[in-house]
Amino acid sequence: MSETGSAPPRTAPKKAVPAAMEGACGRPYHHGDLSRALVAAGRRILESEGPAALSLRAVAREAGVSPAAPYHHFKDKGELLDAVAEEGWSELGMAIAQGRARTDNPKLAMTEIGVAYVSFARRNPALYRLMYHAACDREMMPDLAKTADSGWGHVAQALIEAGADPSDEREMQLAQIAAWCNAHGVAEMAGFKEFEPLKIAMGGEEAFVRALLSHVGIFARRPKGPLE
Amino acid sequence: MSETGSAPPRTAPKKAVPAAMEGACGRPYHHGDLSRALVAAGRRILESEGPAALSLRAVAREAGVSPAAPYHHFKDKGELLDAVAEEGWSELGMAIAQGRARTDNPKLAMTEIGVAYVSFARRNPALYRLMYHAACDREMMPDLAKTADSGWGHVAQALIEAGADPSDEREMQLAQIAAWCNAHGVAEMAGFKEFEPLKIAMGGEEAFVRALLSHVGIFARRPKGPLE
DNA sequence: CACGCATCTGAACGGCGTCAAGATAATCTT
DNA sequence: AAGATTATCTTGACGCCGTTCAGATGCGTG
Repeated sequence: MSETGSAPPRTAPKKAVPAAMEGACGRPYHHGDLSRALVAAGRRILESEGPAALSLRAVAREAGVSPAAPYHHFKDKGELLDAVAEEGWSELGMAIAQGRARTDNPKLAMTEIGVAYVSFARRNPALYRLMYHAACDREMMPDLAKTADSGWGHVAQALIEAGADPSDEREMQLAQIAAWCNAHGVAEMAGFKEFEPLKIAMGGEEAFVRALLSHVGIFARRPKGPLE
Repeated sequence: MSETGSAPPRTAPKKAVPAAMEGACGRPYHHGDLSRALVAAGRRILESEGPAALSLRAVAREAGVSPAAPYHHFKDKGELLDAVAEEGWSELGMAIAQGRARTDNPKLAMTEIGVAYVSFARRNPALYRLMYHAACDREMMPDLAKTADSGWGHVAQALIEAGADPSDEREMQLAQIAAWCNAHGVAEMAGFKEFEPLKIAMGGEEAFVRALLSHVGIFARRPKGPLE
C-alpha cells in the first residue's frame, strides 16, 4: 500500500471493461484506469496553464474526481509528476531515434540527435523542465540513459561512428555525458527572450540551435585526440 | 505604494540609525532595513532547508517579522526571490573574475572561467537553480550577461585571446552563448548521483568537470574555422 | 446473495500567498 | 515643540494547496 512503483496497474492492460455505463468517453467501472487519466490531465494542464497551475487538486478536477482520489494510485503529488516525467522521457527517446534516422551520414548523426533532443525540449518546455527535475531530484535516471535501444544507445553508436574508441570505456562515458550536458544546456537556454533578435537574424530557431550545437564540439566534427 | 523597484531603499544607505533600542544585533527603527534581512533569511533557508521550504512565511518567520511585513518591501514572493537571485548572479560574476585571474595563459582562460562557473553552481545548487529560473521565467537577464566588466566581458575577452575574430559580431555572440549553454549544462548535470562512481574514479568532481568542459570544445582549444 | 476489496467521496487539518484595516513610530511641517 | 504625515509592521481573514481519515460505492468472488 505504501509501496511506490511495485505493482499497481500503472500501465496495466486492466483486463477488460465490464461493458456498461460508458459516459461518452471511456470510464469503465468506478472510473476506469484513473492513473492514466491523471497523467494525461496533468500533462494537459502543464501545457495549457503552465507549471504553476499544476496542482494535485487541479489535476483531479480536470479528471473529474475528488481531490483525494489520486491517492489511491500515487503515493503523493511527486509520484504523479514522476509518472508524467517518465512519459516525457519515453517520448524524448522516440524523438531521438527519429532524429537519428533523419540522416545516413554517420558524421552527422550526433548533430541530428542533438537537434532532435533540443527540439523536443523546446516544443514541450514545461514538460522538459519537469522531466529534468524528476531525474535530478529523485535519483530516478530516465530510461533514456539506461536501456541501450533508447536515446543513450543511439548516442553511443553515433560517437563510435564518428570515430570514438569504443574500447576506452571511460572516454565513451565521458563523451556521452558531455553530449547530454550540452544538449541540456542548449535546450534550456535556447528559449531566453534576449536571444530572439539573434534567432531571427539567423533565420529561425533551428538554425540558431544548430549553430549553438556545432559550436559545442561534440556535435560537430571532432577529430579526437589528446587535449593539448 | 504599488510600485516595485522604483525608489524604496532596497540597498539605500539609510541615512543613519536613530541610535537607540539596538536589540543585540542591529535593528534601527521599525526593524532596520528589512529588505536586506529578508534576502539574507531567504538565502539561509534555501541553503539549509532546501527550496521546498522557501516560503514567504518562513522567510518572514526567520527574519522575525509577521507574514505580511515583506509586502512593504517586495510586491510579492517572486520579487523577493528575484532579489535573492540577483545577489547570486552578482557573486557568480565575482567568482568568474577570480577564476579568470587564476591563470596567465590566455588559452586556458576559458577553461578556468568555465570551472569557476560550474564550481559556483555546485557549491550553491539551490541558489543556482533559483538564479536560472529567475533569469529564464522573467525576462530578467542577469547583469552577468550585460555589463562588460562582469562575467560576460571576461568571456568575450577570453574568446578573443583564444583566437576568435572580434569583428565578426554574430560569431562572437554565438560563441558567448554557446559557452554559457555549456557551462549551464555541465553545472546542472554534474550533480547527478549516477555519475558518482565515475567522478570518484577520476579523482574528484573537479577533474570530472574539467574533462566534461574540455570535451565541450569551446572550453578547450578550438582552432576556429568553418564548420565543414 | 453476501462478502471482501479496490476505489472514490466528503470533511477536516495545517500551511501557504495575499490583502485590507488598524496600530506604531519615524519624519516632516509649522 | 507639537501636530500632521508617511513609512512600517501586526492582526485577522480569504481561498487554495497537499494530505489524511472515516465512510460510501460498486466490482469481483465464493
